[in-house]
Amino acid sequence: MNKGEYTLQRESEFAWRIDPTGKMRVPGVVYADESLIEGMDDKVFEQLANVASLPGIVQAAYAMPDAHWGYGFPIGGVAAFDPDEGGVVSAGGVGFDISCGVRCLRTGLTVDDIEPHKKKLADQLYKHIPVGVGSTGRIHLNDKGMQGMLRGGARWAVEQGFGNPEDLEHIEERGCMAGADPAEVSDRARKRQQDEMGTLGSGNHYLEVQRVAEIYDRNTAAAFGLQVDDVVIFIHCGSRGLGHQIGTEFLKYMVLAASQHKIELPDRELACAPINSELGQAYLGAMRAGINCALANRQIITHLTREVFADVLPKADLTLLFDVSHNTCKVEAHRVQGGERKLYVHRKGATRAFGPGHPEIPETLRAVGQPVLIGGSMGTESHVLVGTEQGADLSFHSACHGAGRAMSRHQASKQWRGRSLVDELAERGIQIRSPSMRGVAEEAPGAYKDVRAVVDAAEKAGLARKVARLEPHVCVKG
DNA sequence: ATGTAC
Repeated sequence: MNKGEYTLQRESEFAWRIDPTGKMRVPGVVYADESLIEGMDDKVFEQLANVASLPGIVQAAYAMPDAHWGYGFPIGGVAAFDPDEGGVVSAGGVGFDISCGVRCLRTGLTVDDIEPHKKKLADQLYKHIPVGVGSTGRIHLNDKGMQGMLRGGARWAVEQGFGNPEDLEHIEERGCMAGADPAEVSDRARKRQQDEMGTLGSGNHYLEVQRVAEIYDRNTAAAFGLQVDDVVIFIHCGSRGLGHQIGTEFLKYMVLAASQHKIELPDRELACAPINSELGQAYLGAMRAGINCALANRQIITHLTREVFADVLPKADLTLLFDVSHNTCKVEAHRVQGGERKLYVHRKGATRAFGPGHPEIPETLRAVGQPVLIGGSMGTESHVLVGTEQGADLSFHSACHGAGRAMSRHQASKQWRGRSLVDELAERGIQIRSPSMRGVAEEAPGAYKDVRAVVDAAEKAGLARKVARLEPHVCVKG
C-alpha cells in the first residue's frame, strides 16, 4: 500500500513495514489492520521514517494501531536507542505531558450499587477533584515538598497521607522513578506545578467510573480481580504544567545540542541529544522527576476519589489494579539479535506491556503479565489487556494507549456541540461533568478511531491480549 | 498535552 511517498510492505495481516529509504537506518513497522492503516494520515508514515533515521536507533521505529500525527514523533510511537551506538534521547519522543498515563482502581462495588447514586457521584467527584485548564488544588508545595515529590513520586504522596503502601506495589517503578534529578527541573517548571498537584488537567484527561461489560479472558480477569458488572475507575492524567515546562525547555536546548553533535534532523521537532552527553543526562534526570510528578499526581487523585466514595458509597473499597504511563523514555534490557542490551525505549502514546514472568511486574501479577490499560474516548468503551511474551520481539514490549484521534480538535469543535453531547450521553446513562463545553466537543467520541478496532489489532498483532471491556457510567472530563 | 502565544 502507498501512503504519501512511502510504500508499505504487508508483513502479515496486522503488520506493515516501510523498508529503509533515504536516511532511514532501520525499517518502520506499523501494527494495524488495513482499515486503520488507510485511516492514518500520511504524516504518520513520514514521522515514522524520520524517527527511523535518528542515530543509534535499534531494530525498527514502531507505530501502534492507534498511531496518529504528533509533534515530531507520531503519537502511538515506540523507538529504542542504544547509548553505545550514539543513541539519542528526545523530548518530543517522550511527549510534552511527561508520564501521562492511566491508573485503574477496583471498587468492590457492582453496577447495581452505583446506579441509584450516579448523579450524586458525578457531582461530588466533579466538586472534589480539580479539573480543567490551569486548575489548582488544595495542596501547595514549598521547596522541600517539591523536592520530595520530584524524587519520591507516589511514594512521597503515600508518605504525605495520600493512599497506602499497598498502592505502591501496583504502580510502575513501585511508584518511584529512580534517577530523578530535581536539580534539572527549572524554577519555572516548579512554579507552574506548586499548586497543581492532585488535579486532572484538560484535553483528553479524565476520571471515569466504569462497569466491566465483558470478559474476554476469564483466568487473567480473575487474576486482575475483575468480573462482569464490577465497577472500576480509570484515572487518565499526567504531569501537568511541570512536565510541559520541562518538555518545552529541553526541546529548545536539544535543537542546539543536535546541531553541536552534528545530528542531522529531518524535522526540527525531532530535536534530541546523545544519551551519553551532558544535555541527554540532564533531560533524563528532569524527565524522571516529571515521571514522579505524574505518579504523585495520580496517587493524590486516587486519594481524593477515595474520599468521595467514602462519602457517597461508603461500602466501596478502592484498590489499585495498576498504574501505567504512556509518555516515557525508560532504560530496559532487551534481546536484540541474540544479545541482551540496555536500551532507552521511548514510548509516546504507547503503553509498556511486559509479558508473564517479567521481573518488573508486581509479584501478585507476575504469573499472568502486566495489565495494559487502554482508555477509550469519552462515552465509549475502555479496555484492559495483558502483556504477552512475543511482545518482546514485536515492539520492545509495547502496545497501544487509547483510541487515537481520527480528527483534529479544531475540526471536532466545528462538528459537535458540547452541550448536546453531554445531553445525549446522559440519555444513555453516562453522566459527564466538565468545565469546558468546547473541550467536550473536541473530545467527541466521533473524533476518535474505533477503540475496539484498535485493541483487536493490538491483540491480533500479538502486542497484548484482551482481558476485559469497560463501559462508562460517570466521567469527569478535562 | 499546555498559565491553548513570550
